[in-house]
Amino acid sequence: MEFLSLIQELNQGKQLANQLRNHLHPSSSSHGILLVDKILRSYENALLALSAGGGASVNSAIAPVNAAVKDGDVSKKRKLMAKWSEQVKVSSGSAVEGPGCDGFSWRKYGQKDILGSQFPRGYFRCSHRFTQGCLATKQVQKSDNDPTIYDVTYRGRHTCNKALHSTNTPQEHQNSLLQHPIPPKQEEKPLQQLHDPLCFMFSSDPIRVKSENLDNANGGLLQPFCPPSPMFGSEVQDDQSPFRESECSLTFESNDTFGLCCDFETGFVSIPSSMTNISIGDLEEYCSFDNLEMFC
DNA sequence: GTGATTTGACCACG
DNA sequence: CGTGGTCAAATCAC
Repeated sequence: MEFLSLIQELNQGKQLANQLRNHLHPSSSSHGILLVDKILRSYENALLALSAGGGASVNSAIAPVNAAVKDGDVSKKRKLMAKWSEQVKVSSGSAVEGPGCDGFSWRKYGQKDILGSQFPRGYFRCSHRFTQGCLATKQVQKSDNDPTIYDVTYRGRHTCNKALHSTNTPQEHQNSLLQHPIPPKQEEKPLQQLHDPLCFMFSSDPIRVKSENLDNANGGLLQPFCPPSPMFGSEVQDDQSPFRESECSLTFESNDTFGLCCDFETGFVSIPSSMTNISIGDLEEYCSFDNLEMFC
């Protein structure tokens, strides 16, 4: 568990550095941005070093997660469920209540004042939780420093057929096209986003993710990575898919590093070595985002 | 009337 | 024991 704490701490540091970079005005200090970039790189290197050296420990630490999820143990699931966060900037005049729509249909189930935070945290779950058993949740909280920025923490991945049939108003739907995690326009989310977990999908650079579920003792049996659900075809409207025009390239990492190339023109994912081509649908079938920790 | 939101209470975790 | 996360009854909006 120590490893996990360490990794979480590093990830948090990286996120904060990202936030700092976001706050730096491009014209103000290019030197400052360079420094932040260096800090980010240090975090990434540290995470990579950890992932290379401590994979087995992390794997064993993660093992109970799967059991907890399978057993439907909600309390353990809460603690261990895949979690990632991002910052959403809300333009003036829109979404005063918070980042309303990210392409999914959310239902608010709670709000809580958080110690040390100026603004309350809102708790949302997928509207399809009961109809389709979708366990995705998110937490939304205004940033203390900048009320136009919301910290959004997602948990679990969507298993629902989703938001295409949501009850969003047309206005909300329009907002959704400008917000996250479904494709932000790249110019709206600057460089920083390319390093965020949810944004690798827009990057042409290989990104690194780490599967916690690789059983290295078992000959490194690979479990394909599945990113947050919005990026896969069935859940992304055609005209929103960031993959339509080009290939994406992902790099998985366990003790063995390997690459994954998604060609969304053909709908095939190719994985070098022993794995054969599989379709996007198959990939989604196989993978479990809940078991993964991102290192991008 | 139905579905969404609010809010106080409860529970799990550290 | 304090805090964060979830539940569920009451309330609100359409």
